[in-house]
Amino acid sequence: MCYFTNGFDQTTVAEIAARAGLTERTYFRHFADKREVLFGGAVEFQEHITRAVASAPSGMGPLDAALEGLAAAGALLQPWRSRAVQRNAVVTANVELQERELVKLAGLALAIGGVLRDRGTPDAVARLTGEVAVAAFRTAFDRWVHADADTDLATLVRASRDELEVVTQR
Amino acid sequence: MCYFTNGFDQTTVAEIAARAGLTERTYFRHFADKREVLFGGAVEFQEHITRAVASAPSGMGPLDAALEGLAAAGALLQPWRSRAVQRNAVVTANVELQERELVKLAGLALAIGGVLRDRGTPDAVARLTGEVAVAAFRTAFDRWVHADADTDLATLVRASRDELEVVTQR
DNA sequence: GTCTATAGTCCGATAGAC
DNA sequence: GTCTATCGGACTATAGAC
Repeated sequence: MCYFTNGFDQTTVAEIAARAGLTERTYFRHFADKREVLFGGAVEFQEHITRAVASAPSGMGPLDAALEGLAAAGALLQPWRSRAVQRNAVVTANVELQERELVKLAGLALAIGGVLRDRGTPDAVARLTGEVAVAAFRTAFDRWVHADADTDLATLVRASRDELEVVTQR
Repeated sequence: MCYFTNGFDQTTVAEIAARAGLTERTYFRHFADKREVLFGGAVEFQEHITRAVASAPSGMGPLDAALEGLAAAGALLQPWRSRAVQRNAVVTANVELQERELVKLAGLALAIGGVLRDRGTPDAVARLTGEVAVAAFRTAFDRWVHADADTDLATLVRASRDELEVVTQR
């Protein structure tokens, strides 16, 4: 994270690997490519969210289920805020990293959509809901990293949910 | 588009350039990188949309303004459906191209958010609306390329807008 | 247009854990 | 013996510098 003070693409894979006490070759055994170092816990993160969405009360509507799952993930992230802010700075400074991040988030939206479908929501609506929920999370996250340190991410996610209702009214 | 029958990354830049009667070096003079060939009219496309959003009736709510702009772009795309389907097949077959596409769409969401802000919507709400509108467009586009040839993209965009209202209700 | 660095792949060698 | 992890060299394509 803080390793990339000279910029991400000014840092070679060999340097990154050396930091971890590995050679360049061994690095590529553990990570698919250079960017992937910054997306370490992504799989576990997504699994945590989908589990939370799946275990939402059955009476809860799909969007609320999705956003409660994301709020739970937000609570999980809260203690790591300063890390998240640092990492975010690296990612926003580099388009290639943003590309990777957006793919991960698109995958998350798809996964949430799948869980909602399994929960009984019609497929088309489920997918749209997944996308919208992740969009709301993204804006909440963006506000979180720019807010002061004691602002709660889960609270911001729920605030975005409230805004969604207002925004979509005719 | 249809050039990539062997897969996108099985095709070298030299081959792509040769197709256009250029050398590899000249290719990089016109396009930022290999992937950018598939995103030719992206700037004009975005400008068309933002203009449409900006010229929406002032009484219209932000989400409706955004989605009417995107529906207008959909109408523009309609005659090119078969091309769009081909291109979509190439893009969905390649993660790197999806990455690029998502960045372009994120830029579009940001631009739409900016127009909505200029139109008087509070900044935070405007950004969220931009994201949600693009999410709705994405799902509409996805349905479009999988539907039969005479299905109208603009109609699907408006259908997604209706679904948004249902989905966000508590 | 040439020249070069870096990312990423393929093949193989080695060494420790069990 | 097998399985798994580290490492090395050679190689191609992308992309940037000049």
